[in-house]
Order: sequence, then structure tokens, then C-alpha cells
Amino acid sequence: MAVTLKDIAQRVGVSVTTVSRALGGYEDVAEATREKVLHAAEELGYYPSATARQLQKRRTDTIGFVIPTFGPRFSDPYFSELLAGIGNEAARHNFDLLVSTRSPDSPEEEEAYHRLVDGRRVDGVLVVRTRIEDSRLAYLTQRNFPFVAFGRSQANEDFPYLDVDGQKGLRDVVQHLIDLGHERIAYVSAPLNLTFATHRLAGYKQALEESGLAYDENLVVVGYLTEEDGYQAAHRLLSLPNPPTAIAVANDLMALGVMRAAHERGLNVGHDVAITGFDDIPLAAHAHPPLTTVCQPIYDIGQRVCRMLIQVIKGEPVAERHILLAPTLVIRESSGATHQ
Amino acid sequence: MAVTLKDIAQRVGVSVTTVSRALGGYEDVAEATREKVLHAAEELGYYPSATARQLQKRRTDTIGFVIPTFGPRFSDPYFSELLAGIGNEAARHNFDLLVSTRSPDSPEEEEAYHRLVDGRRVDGVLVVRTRIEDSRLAYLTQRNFPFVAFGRSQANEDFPYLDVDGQKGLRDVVQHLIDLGHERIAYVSAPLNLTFATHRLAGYKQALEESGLAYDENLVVVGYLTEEDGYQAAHRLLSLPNPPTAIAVANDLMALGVMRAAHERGLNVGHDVAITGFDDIPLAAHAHPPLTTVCQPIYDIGQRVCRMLIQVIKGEPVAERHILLAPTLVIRESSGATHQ
DNA sequence: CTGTTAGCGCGTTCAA
DNA sequence: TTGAACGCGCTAACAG
Repeated sequence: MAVTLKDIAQRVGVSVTTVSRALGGYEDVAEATREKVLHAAEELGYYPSATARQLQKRRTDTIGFVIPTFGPRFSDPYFSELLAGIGNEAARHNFDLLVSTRSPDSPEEEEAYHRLVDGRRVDGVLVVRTRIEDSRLAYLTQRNFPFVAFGRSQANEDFPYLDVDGQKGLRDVVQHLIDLGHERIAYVSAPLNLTFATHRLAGYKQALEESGLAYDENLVVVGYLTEEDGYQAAHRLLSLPNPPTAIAVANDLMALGVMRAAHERGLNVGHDVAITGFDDIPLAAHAHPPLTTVCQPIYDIGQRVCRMLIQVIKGEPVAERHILLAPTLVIRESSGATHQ
Repeated sequence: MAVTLKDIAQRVGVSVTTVSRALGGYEDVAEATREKVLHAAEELGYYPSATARQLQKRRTDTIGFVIPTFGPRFSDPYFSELLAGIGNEAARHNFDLLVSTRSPDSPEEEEAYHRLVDGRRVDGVLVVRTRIEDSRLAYLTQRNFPFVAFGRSQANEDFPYLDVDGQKGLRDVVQHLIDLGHERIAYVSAPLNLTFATHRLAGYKQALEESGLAYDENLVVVGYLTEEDGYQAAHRLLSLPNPPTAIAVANDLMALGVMRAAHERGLNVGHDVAITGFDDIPLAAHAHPPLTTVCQPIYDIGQRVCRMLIQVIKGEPVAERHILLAPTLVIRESSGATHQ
């Protein structure tokens, strides 16, 4: 059995309350008793019960994080890094992290939120990969439960969020391709129910328009963010009668798949075809050839979002409720810049 | 404020106890009252407090998982997939998952375990990437706290674990290289304080010995499992006066780095130099060229380890306390098999 | 300075 | 069939 305040109280011969106070560092305790209590606690190996504290304080000091994944298996390096950022920041503030992985928009996902929120297992939740119609956001708002989102929603509702300006990111990278002389630029998009996907697509269109290039819907393909989907999208695009000379991709993982398809067709990436990604996951720099991409500092984002949430939970004023980060273009070889 | 049993009791005009029983599905409740209670609960949107239950039941229905990472940032696809396996299995059994990321063998890691175990935040923990001298194992054993390890320890102590036979895995893959005609086979090892690293190194040596090849310590380099470390290790090996014609690597992530270094030196992987990995992460099949590796089904392992832990927690008999899975060789192009 | 009382929300006696 | 009393472990308010 675990040792409790009661055990110490009996051992020392004082009340439980006194023990609690002595251990809690309150001033109104005789130095002598305090010493005895501390000593006994040490000796018995006392460690307070988190559960009991949670019940009494009506807080859990825990953050909930439901990772949206397509299919049960996933191994998007993106989420590992986000998780690390969130987790480390939470730890810095003495918060724990309760994690689940669920398919987006599934009954299981909904249940997971109920479990966390209604069950009062956590003090706040982090929502990532926001959707155009996002039941999670609606639910949390209606429940008036503390949360912070990484990503915006359709209507610019008033919940705290941090997002990366995907439109600018894609505009920049497509402009880069245009600068390199490309005129047939394809785009592998993410599913358009994801808000970030619509922003990035808008950036793609914007760049074309700014340069007076026509938008050709045959050059836009949607994939579910996996390497495999990128691979298949690329094969479709490269089989067109008039194939693109450049392919911008909505995320790095799919871009790796696009590169693989290009290789398979005997194309020299960066030469015969330009390819770009989005995210700048660690592997991007290590791809073959290194991937030109748009950098969003995922680890830092995890930290910042977590910090914002803790502020919300504690009722502290949040410096900025709506943060829009400007991503940066990272030019490597896959776009062929070095060959120009 | 959240609605509690008390609220329902007042609404219906019965005692809290009766409400508790009605909701708990006990038989000794008048059908009429049950209906009224259920109705009120529905109407008020009652959801039991997890914390209160935990305190009363003296269980948390939560599993702890401290991910060991080198440096705060990490994005090993390996852990994403392991996490997914663990998390989904936990959810199936109505368990939550409390996750932290800590540097192995650091004070922070130790503190994380204290927090989980001594603070009784979880009912059991999962230990992964076991070490030769593993303070976590010692601590948990001494505390007599439920845990299951993915990996063995030095002395075959009697805690429940699941492991993959890394010695066999490396023996097989090196044998494969030997079969292809290689005689100078280098090895990029993991840090040797990790038990799996010693097993794999043993497999490497075993294969050499079985074929009468000499073990050359200059051909063995240690890396910390990252892509970057693989990259550097490869450059060192390929700069040797008499460089290896094949490089076996302790994990896929480093193998990707090794491949990158080889490319950088203008070597045709699978032709000029053979390279193999270990893990079979999803990216392995999608590397360029596809990576010959040793497959350990990480997602399934996560599931199984989690299932074992839940059995231990529930005091159910664990079918097999010590599981050793045989990994399988996956031959792709990076080893050059297709060119032979 | 210290103990008593009270309560966080729930489940489990034991009587009635 | 129902309720009162009690305890899980801890902290807070109030006396003394």
C-alpha cells in the first residue's frame, strides 16, 4: 500500500491537517513538528496522491491531445515532433499529457473528446489539423471548455489559435517554381475539408494568377497526406498527355512519394521535374535530392500552442489569441534551383 | 459547473446513493425510479467524474509511457507507430495513455517515473528501449509496480517483456550480404548501453564467424540512431583506405543517412555499395532505392505489449511472460540483390 | 500553533 | 427498494 498523510500523522502523533500543512510549506507550523513530519515523510517515502489532489483542487494539471490519423497506423514524423514540443512544454509547467490517436471525424474521435472533457480527465485540450466544419471546435466552444487550436476554422470564430500562413507559403514556393521558368505546375493537395488545405490551394492559385498563368484543374490532385498517396498522385500527373514540369505538394511526406514516383519513371528530380513540399520535416533535408520546401517550425509550434493553452487554463491573459506565423521558403535541390 | 450525482438526486428527489445505483445498472432499484434517474441524467447531461472514480476505485485506468529520446526534438517514425499501436490497444480496453518524452538516463526521466508511479497517476507503465543497466527496471521491480518492457535486460530478470530477436535479425541480413558476395561488411551500431544494440552486434559477429570472415573493429561505428548520425558514420567508413563494400545498419533511420552519404559520394546504392537497415519503418520501402531491412512489426508490438500490461494490471494470468519474436528479412534493392 | 469539521464526487457497506 | 453513514486522500475554513 502507498503511504498517505494519515500514516505520517499516526507515526508522528499529530493530525492529518498538520502534516498537510507542514509538507505544504505553510508558515503556521512549529519548527519542531515540521522537522518531525518531514523526517517521517522521508522515512516512509511519502508521495502525494495525484488523484486525491485532483479531486480536492478540482484540477487535473493535465492536457489532452487527440491526434487525428488516417487509419490506425501512422508514422508521420510531423506528429512526433509536434508531440515532443507539446510534451516538453507541458512538463516544464508541471502538466501531464494525455494522448489518444483517432481517425478524424469518426465516432471514436468524438468519444475521445467526451471522455477527456465530460469526464474531466483534463483541464484543457489541444486541437490540431482543424477542419472547415469542425465538430470538435463546436463542441468545445459550446461546452466552454479551455482549448487552443493549431489551425483556424472557416468562419474566423473567436477561439485562441495559432496557425501558419499556408497561403503565403504556397504562394512563395510556386512563385519560386515560376521564377525557375516553369509554366505547367501541378499541385498535390490535402483533402479540402482541412482548413490548411484550402489556404494552401489558395496560395497556389494566387501565385499562378499573379504571373498570369492559367489554372488547370487537371493539374490538381488530392491525397491523404501519406507517402503512398503522393506516389499515386504523381503517377497520375506524370501520365497526363501533357505532363507538368513541376509539382508542388501540400506536405513533405507526400512529396517524398512524388519523388519516388518520379525516380521510378526515370526522371531526374530537380532536372527533368521540379518537386517541392511543405513542413520541412527532418527527412526533407535528407531526401534524395534534398527537398525544397516551406518550413513551419513544428517543434516550436507545439511548445507555443501548449504554452497558450496553459495560460488559458490558468485564466491568465493570453498575449495573442490569434497568431499567424509566416512560414519560410527553404530552397534545396529538388526544385532544380541549383541547376539553373 | 459540471453536473454530479447530487444534482440528479435533487432533481429526482432521491438520494445520491440511489442515483448511483440506478446509473450503475444495479438490479435493486425500482423500475420507476430508474427511469426517472436515467431521464434526468440524460437531460442534465451527466457524465461521471473520472477523478472521483479513480479515488474511490483506487485505480486510474491509465497507462504511463515515457518515450526515451535523444535530445528534446525527435521524429523517429518508429515511435509514432509504436505509440499508435499502444494507444489504440489501450483505448480498446478503456484505458487512457499518459505520455512523456525524456532523454534516456536523465534526471528528468527518473522524475517522470516518480511522478507516474509514486504519484499513482497510472496503473502500470510501458518501458521501451531497455538498457544494459536500466535504472527504470530496477526501480519498478523494487517498487513492485506493474510494468511490461519492450526489450530485455542484461541478466534475464523475471519481468514480463516482449522482444525481437535482434541477433537473428542481424545475422540474417549480414548473411544475405555475404551471399551476395560481400567480404568487407561494415556495421553502424546503436549505442552499446542499449540491450538491443548488443544483440544486433552479436548477430553481426555471428554471421561473419559462420562464414569465416574476420571481424574488423575498424568497420564498426556507433551512432545515436538518427539520420544525421548514420550520415556521418557512413562518411567515416567510406573514407577508410580500404572501404567496405556493404554497410549493415542497426536501424532504418540511420540507414537512410548512410544512403544519403553514399549518394553524396557518387556511389550507386545497391550497386557500388550495399546498404541494409533494421525496423522496416514505412519509409524504408519508399527510400531511394528501397531499403533492404529487417522487419519488426512495430504497430503490432505496441498492441501486444499494451495488452500484456493490461493483463498484468488486472492481475490476469499472462499467457507468455517472455516473448521473443523472430524478425523477418525484407529484401529490396538497396542491398543489390536485384543486380546480382 | 494545532485540531476539528467539512467537502471534493463517487461507490459500498449496512440498516431500515 | 431506499437512505444514512463512511471512506478514498487531500486541502481549506474556522476555532481554539
